[in-house]
Amino acid sequence: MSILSLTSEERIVTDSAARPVRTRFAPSPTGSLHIGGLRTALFNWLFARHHGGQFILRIEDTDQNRFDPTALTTLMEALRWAGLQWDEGPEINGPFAPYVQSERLAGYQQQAQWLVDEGKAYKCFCSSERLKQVNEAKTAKGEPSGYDRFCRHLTPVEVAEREAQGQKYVIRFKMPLEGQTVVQDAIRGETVFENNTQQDMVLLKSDGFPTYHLAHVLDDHAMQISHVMRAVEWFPSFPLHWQIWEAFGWEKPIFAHLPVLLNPNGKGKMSKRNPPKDKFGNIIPVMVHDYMRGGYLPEAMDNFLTNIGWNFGDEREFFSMAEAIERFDLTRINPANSAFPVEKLEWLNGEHIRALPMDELATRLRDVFETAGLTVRDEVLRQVAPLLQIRLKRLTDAVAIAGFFFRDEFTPPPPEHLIQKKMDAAQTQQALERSIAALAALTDFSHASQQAVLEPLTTELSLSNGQLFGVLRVAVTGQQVSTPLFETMEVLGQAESVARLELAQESLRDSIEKSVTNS
RNA sequence: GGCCCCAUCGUCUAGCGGCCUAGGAUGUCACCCUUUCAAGGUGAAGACACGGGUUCGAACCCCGUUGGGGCUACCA
Repeated sequence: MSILSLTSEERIVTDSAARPVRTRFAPSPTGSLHIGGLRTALFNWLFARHHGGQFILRIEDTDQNRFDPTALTTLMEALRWAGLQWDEGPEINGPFAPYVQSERLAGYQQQAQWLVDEGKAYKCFCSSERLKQVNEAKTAKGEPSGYDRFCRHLTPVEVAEREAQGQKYVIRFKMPLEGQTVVQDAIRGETVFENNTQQDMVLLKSDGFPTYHLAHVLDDHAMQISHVMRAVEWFPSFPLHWQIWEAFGWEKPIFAHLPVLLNPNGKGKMSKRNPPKDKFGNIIPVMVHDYMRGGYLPEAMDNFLTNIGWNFGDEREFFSMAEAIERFDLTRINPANSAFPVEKLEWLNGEHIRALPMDELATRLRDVFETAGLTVRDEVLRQVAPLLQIRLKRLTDAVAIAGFFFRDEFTPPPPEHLIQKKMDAAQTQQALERSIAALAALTDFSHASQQAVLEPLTTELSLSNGQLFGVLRVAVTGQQVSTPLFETMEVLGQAESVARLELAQESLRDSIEKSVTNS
């Protein structure tokens, strides 16, 4: 029965009832994890968790030319950061180990040979030079490029001769020459490919390593993968894969090709080669590690990625992964590619920061401050975290807003920053003087008592709250943008606060004298 | 070029033939609150790509056009 003839509800039942749900994420370790890769992994993980199945991590390292020994570690680090724990795979192992393809070579070679023996694949001795020539000739004639299947027609004797001479060969799949391959995709339904537009793709390279095409089919079968959810980039080779499954005669998994993440401007897919830029011209990171370092919460990242191409079901956009697991399914996946909505990530990250329990936020902020080279005192951190919670879009913003709490030496603000809107130097000077007197006299330096003496001062000096408190806040923090005044002084303490105010007074006096001298 | 996929506000999306005068979110703008910055509150502008069908009725189904995207390796 065709998937298309089922209603979506029947399809869900089929999905889950057919066999135990086992999904996999199968990256090739060529560097840090791409943000699109994380999303693919996330969808696979969510689906497996929803159905109480297994999520497998498999490493597709069959390209020796792109081997990067540090990549695997980096990759696992990114997945773990995002909370995507795998049930089977590197470091965990499991019943189908090894989960690294370079350690499964013998199997691929055997199966490739089996296909050759069965007449479903053939050895190809063509050199890369000849392949190139064939391609050039075809393009020159305006034909689609591709291999001309020369070796498909070699006689057994000819093959034997070349092998005897020790000629290198690859194994190519014998794609049917006529007819159609009708593939089923859980998201797109049925697609018909004409076989005469297809290629005899390489299954086993001349170095004895399999290509993706061969390796993934073998492994998905061996590892009993029930659902293959991968990026749409694979869709064009889907008919090939379909035919390989048919050639082996195995039961196929259900396939779901996930839409690709496009640049925020919608032009082309997200790539590190051509890094996208936001409206200010800043580069938008493509690698998960940049987000890890950039002050983003994994909770926010997961939430954000889950919202692209999939929908929670009601109008909520802010949710936890536990909630997403309850609802995740294939039917609500949107087949259309989508631009990467960066501004939404900023917003969601802020929302998740605000949702964090205070001591959890403090813990994460400690990390951020320490990474910035600051020495964090617990007592201060505990008091500063609540001041930051509503002000952060990214954790790393904390350094600019509140880093001064953890710096030993204080850099006073330039005098011109002290003077607030519609004020002059003399008024500012007076405001500082009166405030110092009032604050120094306090025996209790709490938020409330500060307010009790400073608020009446505004009327006396004919200043607005914004003006008076602005002068003091800049004086005490050294910054124009900072945590609020009373809370800040409370953390700093009376002695330090007053000292800083006096410092401001001095610098202001100096600058007034200087300008008098100059004129 | 060839093959394939896709198409609702700038962007992410809801919508599965009548609940649509098209809903939400984000972003933008305005106002309120306010001790800077935020957060919060209120409001505004903003979309069914186009053309044909089918139907009593179409954002929704069909065809075409246009536009966008993916692929086009002994990479995955």
